[in-house]
Amino acid sequence: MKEILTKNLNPSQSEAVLCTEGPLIIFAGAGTGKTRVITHRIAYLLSLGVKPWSILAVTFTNKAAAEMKKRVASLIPHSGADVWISTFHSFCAYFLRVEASKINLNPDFLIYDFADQKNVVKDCMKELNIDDKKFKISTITDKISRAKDDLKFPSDVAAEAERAGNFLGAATAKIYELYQKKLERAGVMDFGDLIMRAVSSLRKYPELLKHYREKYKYIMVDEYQDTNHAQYMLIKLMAGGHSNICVVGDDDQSVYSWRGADINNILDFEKDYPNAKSVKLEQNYRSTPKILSAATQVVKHNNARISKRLWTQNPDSESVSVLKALNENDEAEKIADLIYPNTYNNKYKLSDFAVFYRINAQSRAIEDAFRRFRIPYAIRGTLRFYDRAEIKDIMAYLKLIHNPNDNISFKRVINIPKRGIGKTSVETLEKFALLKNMSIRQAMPFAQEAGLNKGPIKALNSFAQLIKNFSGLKENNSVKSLAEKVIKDSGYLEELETENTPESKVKIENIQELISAIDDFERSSSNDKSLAGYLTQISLISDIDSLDESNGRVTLMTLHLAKGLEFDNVFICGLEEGLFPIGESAFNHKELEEERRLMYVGMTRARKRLHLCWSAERKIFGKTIWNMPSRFIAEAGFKDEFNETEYNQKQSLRSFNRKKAEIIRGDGGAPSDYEITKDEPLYASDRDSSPYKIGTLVLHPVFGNGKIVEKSGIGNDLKLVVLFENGQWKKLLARIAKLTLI
DNA sequence: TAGCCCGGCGTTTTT
DNA sequence: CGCCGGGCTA
Repeated sequence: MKEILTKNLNPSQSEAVLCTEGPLIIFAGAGTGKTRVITHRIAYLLSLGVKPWSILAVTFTNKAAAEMKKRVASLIPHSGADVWISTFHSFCAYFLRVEASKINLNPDFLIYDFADQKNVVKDCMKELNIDDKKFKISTITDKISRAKDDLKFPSDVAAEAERAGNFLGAATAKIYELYQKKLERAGVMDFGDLIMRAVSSLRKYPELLKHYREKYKYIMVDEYQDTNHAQYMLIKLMAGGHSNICVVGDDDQSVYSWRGADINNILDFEKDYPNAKSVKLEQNYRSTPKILSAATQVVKHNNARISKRLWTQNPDSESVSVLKALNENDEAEKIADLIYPNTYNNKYKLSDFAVFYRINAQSRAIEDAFRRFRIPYAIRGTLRFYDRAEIKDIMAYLKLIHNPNDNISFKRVINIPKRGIGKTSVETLEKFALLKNMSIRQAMPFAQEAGLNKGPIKALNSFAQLIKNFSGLKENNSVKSLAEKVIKDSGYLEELETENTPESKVKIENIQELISAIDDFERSSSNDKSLAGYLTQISLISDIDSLDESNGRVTLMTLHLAKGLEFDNVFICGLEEGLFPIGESAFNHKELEEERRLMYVGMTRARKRLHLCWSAERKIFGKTIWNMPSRFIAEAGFKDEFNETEYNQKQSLRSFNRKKAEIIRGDGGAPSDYEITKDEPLYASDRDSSPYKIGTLVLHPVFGNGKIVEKSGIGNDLKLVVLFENGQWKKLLARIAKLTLI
């Protein structure tokens, strides 16, 4: 076995594979064969006689989990398939369901997605009389999700808000509390709950923790840089006994902090597990040296990173270039010009090209140009199959059949197709239900008492009968035939057929696709074929459109979605200050570094050619803007694109406008803590006269030489984050730490 | 109740 | 520039 491994792997790869005991961190640079290492490591463990069911490997996406499973199974045909490889969320969902009785939980819970969450928050705000113009629903949803990522209960959020005198936080806490009650009452969990509940259960029940520590003797985590605090804690708890924990990741590819990911989990791993071994994978097998060097140069501008030296043996060629355009249409046409197959004498297929952009709105100009040039393209990630309205409608019917008390699903389908039950009727009934502490479904028989009109009452009764009939069918019918009955008996299909528009035809096709997906699900032997089993699986697998759609097409997508993929030819477009780095991120150290990592991710997707595109003028959201080329172009080594003097002029203008905007915005209302933290670096750097600036080199009596990489607060409260030569990080209070400037 | 119009708003979104 | 949600009217 060892021989096979070493034959397949380079020295650092095999070093990582052979290190099986104790904590191990693998820094896997872009294109360095990360998946190969993980799968070989699992195979090696199995070859040592480790039982497959005592290995746990967690990833973030179903795609990654499936890929890993496949590769492990092909490396070790007999037992490879028995290794538990799954996403964090499906692992936790499984855990919670299996242990439900021990942790006082109803195992029949369903999972709410983002749209459901927003609906619940909306209901909560209405109920609490909180104006949704004052606090945006998405802001609150986000705050609640972040709180769960951080393992914070409503009381924690409330206490924090109180301490900081923060209105938004206080509102969030109140809403969060009610939100949680509603979720519990409906017997559902959101994504954050899955992880948080698993962690709190392991904490609360020591014997359970002990059991899992013994069960999974070897734990591996992929994309560790993307873990949030709750996920970090979950792993830390489970690995607590044996410490056979292996994490793989790349701090330079951490681009999801806005979703709760904490880059410090990877940066601090060696602090967390003091006897940890660290292996760096630095040989890149993907890109040309020029691409690799350009990408490295960019990311080198970041301070918050572990230093590494990527190299490659790949042959070089003229592989990175800058494309300057007059406006967004010109940019798109120039890209189209370069892609047009004749340009490359059919050297490449269309699927060898990808266009990345920072925001989805940029795709329009590119799509228009591609249509004019007749270049087939596929956009990835805009609207997922399970996010389509017609699919969500049918799913809501199924969810309601599973759980009649699911108010969100109830409200979704009560008047779809139209049956004469309008907004006011539903609202009145809901208020009544709330008053009587019932679900809306339970309140239906009391429609008259609630004060509804005759018409709606009649419609309501027949709707109640409809759902009752469906519920009666759920025991003796497959999910597929249940779904078929739903679309027929509800009149949903009929309404679409009568509509008979191109749109309605597509919807019908999608519904047919859903039915066949359900059929596939039921034919696959390993699944729990109950309605609940199906609904859970769907909530956790909202897989993006089938892969073959990108065959024979150029791929268009956001930079975030590009992570993990690779293409021969890559265009990164919209490389302009204000768009990429986006918005005000250039004024915030942390945000700028994340933008830079995103740039790094985009660049390292390219195998053969990389085009960096920027446009002097751009119309976005109906407004024309004139931007400077992105600093990232200069950082990649194309200095002539970037005029420093001009940039500085614009920057001071920007910060001036920004402050002006704040003054205008200042309505004396509640200060939002979001804005305060965002503003901090700008104010701090503008106002304070302290000698501590970001980038300043300092000497600490204990830790030695270091560099200031972050600062917050002013005066006595000035806090500095210093990265020391030994790679350690310290957060220091400037007035206490005895720092000398060097 | 349903359909229309107007105004506000717009970064990224693995589960 | 387009989308979505809220409010108004038939």
